[in-house]
Amino acid sequence: VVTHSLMLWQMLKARQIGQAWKLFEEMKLNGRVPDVIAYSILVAGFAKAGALQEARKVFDEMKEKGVAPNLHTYNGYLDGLVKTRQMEQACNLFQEMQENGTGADAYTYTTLLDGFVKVGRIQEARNLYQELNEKGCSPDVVTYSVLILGLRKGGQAKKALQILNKMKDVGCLPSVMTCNTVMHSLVKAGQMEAALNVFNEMKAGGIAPSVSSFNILLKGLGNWGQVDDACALFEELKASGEVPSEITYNTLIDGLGKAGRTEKAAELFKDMKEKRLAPTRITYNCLINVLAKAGQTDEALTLFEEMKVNGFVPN
RNA sequence: GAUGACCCCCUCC
Repeated sequence: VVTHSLMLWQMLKARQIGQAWKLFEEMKLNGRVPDVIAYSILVAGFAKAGALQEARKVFDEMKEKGVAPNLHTYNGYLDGLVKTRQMEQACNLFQEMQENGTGADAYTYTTLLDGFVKVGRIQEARNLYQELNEKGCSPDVVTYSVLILGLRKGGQAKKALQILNKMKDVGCLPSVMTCNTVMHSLVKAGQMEAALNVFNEMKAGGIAPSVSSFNILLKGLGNWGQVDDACALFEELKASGEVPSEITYNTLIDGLGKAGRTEKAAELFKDMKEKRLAPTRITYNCLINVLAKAGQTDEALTLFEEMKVNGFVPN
């Protein structure tokens, strides 16, 4: 049974739903009796693959056969309901778990939280988060990340920062992406110092900033006209071993242009080409704007032609 | 041998 379970698990990870179903039938015909783990693998696997019907079937079958679903099984099925955005059903299942003594762990709460956050039911997500804490469940990295990523949409920079700080307090190491999300919110909210703070803390905490981290800050510094700081950060980026992307150049060119540093912007454009980074439509847009604003109409027109030659459609 | 997020984070208009 263990061997078969492993095979089922691998098939489901590869989303081979039909195959997994066949193997499951076969193993039963051969007289092997699936246990809780085997059933749970199937429920979770089908649920994750979006095959909720099969998950349901397996879930019912195990109950019929007298195999009691455990927390893993319920969590797997709950995930299926959440993935298909059936939040009412998910809540009912959660209720059932509490009533029949299965209980809930961090996985249960995080799965539900993720669902609420994804459908924009933030208040319910908050309540659930509170309940989780009251029940003495420890939120983990994933729980916190779900919250932070979920708060991304509504200008909730302060809140996101609070959660990030809490993560550090309890010793959860946030991922680079989670940090980036928070920095992005802060930059959008105009909280540049706070964003830089996060950046410094992540470095101090041993989390290596990615190109995107730099890009986010470059954009923020550009917005505030702090182009010298932006250039310094650009140097730091190159020194860090990360490779500047087209987006890095676009962002910096745009920032420099807005600050009236036309020559420096043009210089970067050259630098970009030397690095064999292909300018994008956005690069051209930025630089043309810069040149036009500086009254360098001829240069702007030249660039406009170059843009069309390279197959970009001006907007 | 089994369960959760991100992995379509960043740039012009």
